[in-house]
Amino acid sequence: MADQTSECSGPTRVTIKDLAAELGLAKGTVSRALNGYPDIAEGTRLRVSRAAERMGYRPLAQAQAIRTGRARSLGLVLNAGRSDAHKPFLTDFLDGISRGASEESWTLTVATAEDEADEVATMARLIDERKVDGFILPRTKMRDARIELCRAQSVPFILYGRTGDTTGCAWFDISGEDAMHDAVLRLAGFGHRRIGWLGGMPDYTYTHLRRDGFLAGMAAAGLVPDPSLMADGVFTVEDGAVAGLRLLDHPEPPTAVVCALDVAALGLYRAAARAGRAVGRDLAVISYDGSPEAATADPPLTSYAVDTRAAGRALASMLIARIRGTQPEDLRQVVPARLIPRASDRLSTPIPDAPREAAVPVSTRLA
Amino acid sequence: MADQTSECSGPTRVTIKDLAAELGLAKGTVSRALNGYPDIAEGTRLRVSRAAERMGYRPLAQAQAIRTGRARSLGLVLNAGRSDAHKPFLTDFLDGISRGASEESWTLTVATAEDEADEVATMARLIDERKVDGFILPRTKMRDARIELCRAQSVPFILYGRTGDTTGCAWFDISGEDAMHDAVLRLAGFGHRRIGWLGGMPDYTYTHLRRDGFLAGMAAAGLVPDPSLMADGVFTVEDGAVAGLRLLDHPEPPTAVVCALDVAALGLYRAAARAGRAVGRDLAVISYDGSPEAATADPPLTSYAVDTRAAGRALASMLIARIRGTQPEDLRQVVPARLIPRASDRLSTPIPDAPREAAVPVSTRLA
DNA sequence: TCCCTTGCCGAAACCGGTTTCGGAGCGAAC
DNA sequence: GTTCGCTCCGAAACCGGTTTCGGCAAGGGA
Repeated sequence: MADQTSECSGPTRVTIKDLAAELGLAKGTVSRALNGYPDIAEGTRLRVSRAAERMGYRPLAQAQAIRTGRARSLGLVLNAGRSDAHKPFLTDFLDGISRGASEESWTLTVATAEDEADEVATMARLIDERKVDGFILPRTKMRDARIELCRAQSVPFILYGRTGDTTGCAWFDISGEDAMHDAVLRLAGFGHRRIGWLGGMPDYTYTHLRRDGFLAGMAAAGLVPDPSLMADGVFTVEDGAVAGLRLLDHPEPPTAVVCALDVAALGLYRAAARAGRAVGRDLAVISYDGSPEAATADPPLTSYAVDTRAAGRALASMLIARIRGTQPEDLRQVVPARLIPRASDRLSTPIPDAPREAAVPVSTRLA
Repeated sequence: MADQTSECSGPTRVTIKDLAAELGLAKGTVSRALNGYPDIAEGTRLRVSRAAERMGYRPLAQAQAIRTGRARSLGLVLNAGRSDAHKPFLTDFLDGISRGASEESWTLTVATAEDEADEVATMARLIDERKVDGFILPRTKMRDARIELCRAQSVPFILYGRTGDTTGCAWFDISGEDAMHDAVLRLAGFGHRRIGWLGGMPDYTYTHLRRDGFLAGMAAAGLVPDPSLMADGVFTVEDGAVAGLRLLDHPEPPTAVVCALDVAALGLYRAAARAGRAVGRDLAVISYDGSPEAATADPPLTSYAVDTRAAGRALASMLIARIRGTQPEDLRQVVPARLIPRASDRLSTPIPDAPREAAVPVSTRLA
């Protein structure tokens, strides 16, 4: 009503009506030709698509949306509340999603929330206004309110991570459990027998998985995990420092520690410095995330890296497939993390309390 | 007339037609009532808006868009190419925008690009498909292709930063120049006379502004800047280490350094360690950004902090105002950064070559 | 009383697409 | 020569809103 300001006379969009007039066809025919309906002659289809190309016709997404119910937009609700371990990867993640989406001429709608209730409310609003056709749900929990919302509203979604109740769930994830399993075997292969554990944020699925992977790795290496060398809920540098100090103050301290997160490892570095232990010399550390800080740490931190950009891209195209009707059971993918070996897990001094001749992996059961 | 409850196969949205039927009005009337047209009786308007509230009516943004041309969506194109200093703030930034937008029931559409050409192409696509009504342009340059695109297409935009040609530009920015000016005066107040400079990324406007602020501060303090103590193009930790080493190797090294970016300061920390100088004891450092790393650095880094979340929020609401017709000249705001004094700029030893009685322009006294 | 405003609302066009329906044209089968 | 069926397209309804236009009724001045 009021404004009608400056922006007059943009280069007038070419609409489907213009196209139809140019071709001497009905606009319905043009629409069907463009959308690949079977009742259009091949020659006509070609003529139409060529003219569309030539005239630079781009269908208006909103106009399509009101009839088809598809906004051609992917939703992503970020939790901006607490300190969030995946912040440094956010740009890569967004980049991956954005590229995956724009390959199909879809777009990405981002919203933020400060807690779980807010997340659900925000998602509900986006659904209600039909702003998005589906959601990418990062950082999944074993029991996740967002998933329940999507299920209840029958809105398509894909998990970046896994969850407890998998009915109707599609997901893409990195196998943190395999990485942790592998990490233990690697350390055991170096001769370590007392291996500690710093786990991640509670609630999240990945925490359970990585922990399970650690335990499975210990079992596979023929080692018995010592509960007093295991700490959970370690997801900041400070947490890592505190928990690390506790481990190192142990009467029989670990010679190696597996961390579920790089930040925990970085905290452990601090603890080691305070406890007079030197990472990479008399304490081996392996971690998970592949964050940039790991590379510049001293000593450089061996870590299992996640290709967050690729994950974003995969999630986008999988979600689009899901929206287009692919069954969720056919959209489940777990890929391995990539080990980036650096200096933190190769000790320069002999491992204390580790018999030089110790047969390493599965065979002997020690102590 | 069977009423709609959320039942199987998708909760049926309540449309404007439903509302009209319920009220016994024409849907055009309902629309005008909701949109505040003057030709609707006050009583009717009330009745309508109450019913809309009660029935949970939410206009479908896409349907409105096709007539009004407004998608009620803000566009943000992120450059995911090179190492980007504002990555750590991205979550806050998105959160601010998202909140500012959702206060008015707008949404945020995010896309990424890897270089300037790609940015412009991505924006063109969003404009072309009318996915967004306007853009937030972060990290502006003195001469910025994105601004030229927006001007050429007459699509509303707002800068997070400033630029050379201000015609038609609205912006929100933090006064980096005032901060740097203030930093110099603060250091001069502590008695420093040889003050170095580590500037930021070239091309970007903020780099020029902060540099100008530094120089203005020097002038105001009655000091003559020494070009051999000034380095520019320092925007990674590595750059900072290299440039810092050069400064500290100077025959007459600076006793204090002002940095345009926290990362540069962190690099300077490394250089100082290597050069046998101790930040906070015999080298004062002040920086700009207020990044979390600054707080945990050793010694904690004095820095001018930017409230990125508030900036995002302001940008969102200003852009919406711009889209609604407010003139760009009325949407220009520059707010000060906030000094977070920590240990890095208060030396514990006397400043070499600095007469104790040095006259300083401001009234600050050493305790 | 008549006419002219003015306030308020209904009806319908419109936005740019999609989808349904029906029918023209044409070749083949009976 | 019909009839049938198939291919291919036009016409129109539709989606959920907005905006224009016109007209009815009440009110006021002559």
